Amino acid sequence: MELVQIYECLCDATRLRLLHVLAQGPLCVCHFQEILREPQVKISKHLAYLRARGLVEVERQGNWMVYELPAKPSRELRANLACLQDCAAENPVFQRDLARLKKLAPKFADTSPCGCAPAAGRKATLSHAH
Amino acid sequence: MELVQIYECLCDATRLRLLHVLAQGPLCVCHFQEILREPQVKISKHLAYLRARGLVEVERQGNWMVYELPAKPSRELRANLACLQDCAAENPVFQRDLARLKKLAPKFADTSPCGCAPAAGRKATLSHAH
DNA sequence: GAAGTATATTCTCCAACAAGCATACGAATT
DNA sequence: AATTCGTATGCTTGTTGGAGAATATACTTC
Repeated sequence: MELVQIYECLCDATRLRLLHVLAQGPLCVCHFQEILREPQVKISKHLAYLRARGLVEVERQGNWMVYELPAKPSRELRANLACLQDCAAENPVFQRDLARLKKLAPKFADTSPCGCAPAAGRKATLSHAH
Repeated sequence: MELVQIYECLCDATRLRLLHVLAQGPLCVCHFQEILREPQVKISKHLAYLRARGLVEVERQGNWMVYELPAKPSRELRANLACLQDCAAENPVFQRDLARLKKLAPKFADTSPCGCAPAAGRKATLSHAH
């Protein structure tokens, strides 16, 4: 049952937070780090887990790996992601993540999806000041 | 996060089937056995798992243990159970279970919730012909 | 091509858990 | 009290998965 695979992805707090934030738009690993305040290994591994099961998709943009929700999610996935959004609405952890995301967002509002890589042929006005 | 516990309960096919069937009403272990066609140990253990995490409640009725969904489910649980029902609508496994349930249902339509134990002070017209 | 940056992978340790067998428990029946 | 029936629990084995440290990879920049 494919449904079980979806639930297996959802039964870890870190992955829930990743998916919840991803609903707002594509994001790269370093931004996830800032938003979740979790070490790189942890985030990267959980993203790999999600990717292996088709819950997220990736695209490389220079040094950055930009993750996003699948373009064509299955009916089951769509239903469950919606349910997650619903459940997260009252949860302080999810809301804190969202707040951090919004705080980060302006910095790359006019750049590429995740605000990391310069769009091809654009000035190198990276929002990354790491 | 309580939500994670819910998903942990949902990430096993047997438990999904149990919860899905339970949405139709209380049921005892032996009926689960007939509906899911799974061994008693397996069903009993998964029900214990669900019970320990508050996804189901139990009441003893004579020899039988009658399981049911919680009387007052949390917002998260309600949302996810609804989502499960939705996802199950197109799934052959879930639908087969439902068909078996309905086949069983008439046999105890006029008896106690699960059709097992005689209601207190009622004739011993058990539907159990095991 | 060397160094730096962002991310992925490998490895080890440990905990959770699924399945099945055997057995134990509680209630009803005899 | 012994038996039967419905159900639960303990045990063992194999698998999965999470965390973290160290290391590897891929791309970019100089």
